[in-house]
Amino acid sequence: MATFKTRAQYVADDLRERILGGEFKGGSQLRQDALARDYDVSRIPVREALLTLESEGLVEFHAHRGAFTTELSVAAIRELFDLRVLLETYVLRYAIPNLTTADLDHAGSVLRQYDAALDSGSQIDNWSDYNFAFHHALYAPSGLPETLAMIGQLNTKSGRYIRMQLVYTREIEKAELEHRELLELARNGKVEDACRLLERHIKDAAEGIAAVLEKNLRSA
Amino acid sequence: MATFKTRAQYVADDLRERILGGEFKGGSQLRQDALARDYDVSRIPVREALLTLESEGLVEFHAHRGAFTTELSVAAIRELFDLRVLLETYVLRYAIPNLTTADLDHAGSVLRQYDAALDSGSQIDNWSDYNFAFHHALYAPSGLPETLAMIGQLNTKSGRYIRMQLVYTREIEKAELEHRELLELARNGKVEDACRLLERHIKDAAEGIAAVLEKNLRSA
DNA sequence: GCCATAGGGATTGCATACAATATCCAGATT
DNA sequence: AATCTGGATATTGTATGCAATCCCTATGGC
Repeated sequence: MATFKTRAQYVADDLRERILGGEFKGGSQLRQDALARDYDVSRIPVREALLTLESEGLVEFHAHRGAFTTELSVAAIRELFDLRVLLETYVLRYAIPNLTTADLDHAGSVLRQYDAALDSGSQIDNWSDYNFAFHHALYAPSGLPETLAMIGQLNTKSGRYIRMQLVYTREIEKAELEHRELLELARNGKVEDACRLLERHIKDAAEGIAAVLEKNLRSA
Repeated sequence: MATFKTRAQYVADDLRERILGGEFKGGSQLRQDALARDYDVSRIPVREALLTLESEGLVEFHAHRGAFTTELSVAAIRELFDLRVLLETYVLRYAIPNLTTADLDHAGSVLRQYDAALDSGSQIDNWSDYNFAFHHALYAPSGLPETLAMIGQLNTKSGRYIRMQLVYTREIEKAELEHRELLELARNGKVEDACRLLERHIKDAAEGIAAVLEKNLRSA
């Protein structure tokens, strides 16, 4: 069952990280030839990787002109975060009654890892993964894999902006406190309180990002 | 503007129709070589088309074994339809207050076209498109393009089963009546009634599909 | 001076050809 | 008899090279 990974998948994974990490600003062109040299592969797996990223909403193809990183409007970002509120509170409602002590322990350990990473001053790249891992740990017991997949899509598509907001506003600590609170509410089966907190948690992030984007727009 | 369509896109569009139309039953292998001969292209655009369909959830790649059409479990189908209820009532709430007379006329004309197609005894292939066109006409004024895109994804992914249910249960006429009723409620701004009807409309379809699938399972 | 337009250059999109991997089945081994 | 091994075969995954398309610029007409 060797987890064989094609070169196309490897390129897609790495390129996704680079895009989400902010290496390519919105609208920049991704030339197949250059990427092929970067990864020391031919243009075929690069094309396939770009197609995958297109389906994830991270790049756009313009016929015979190449792939460009997408640039989301403020309105689109708000919309994506509203969708996250809708879907994530939906799964959380299903998940909380199903939470086992093992699930709670797992979520707790993710939080501790995250603390450790924070204290050691490690990079933000990792934080985003931890953040998703924590949310996923809470949602997984919902037993709704299709819904979780859509939530994952939303996270990927908006991931670049989440990181940006964290860099600019340093709200990591606040998010961290909210995570602890959320876990506690989940542990005690307070479904409605947890959903309310989650909603605020997501909406606050959206407002933070919108504020940053609008400031950038004005200065540009 | 450029109506240029790559061969990969052409193959993807056609193959999607064939899969949704039921030409390939669940789990059947799609060999690149055979498809390439079918479409008189090389395997490269075929591979790209298959990747696109993979991202839409219609096929799955098994490394070095090729692409297979996906087979959704009954649970997955129920989950997808529950998601449709959640997202479609969500956009409908936003759309109804924004509906212009032009929007209503457009939705009405879609329904009339659909009637005409029904009377002329034309194929079901077209019905699915009309169905989606009608729903889309109602939802578009919501001004939520990202959400509409996700709804489109859900429709694609479950499309094969929707057609199957229609073939088996001949519920087209019932759906048609509900569409007319839905349009009337929307016209009169009855948001809550419209959402309730829409919810039942979608859930009934889901139950019909689940019934057919479970019967097939038992006979297999 | 401004718009249309043709040719050069750059980049993509695709066909061909080859390399890599999984499956299958025969034969050996316990 | 059941399981393991290994090579043959089928199919995918990728490299290379070429043709098609678009952008850009320069030139000509008004």
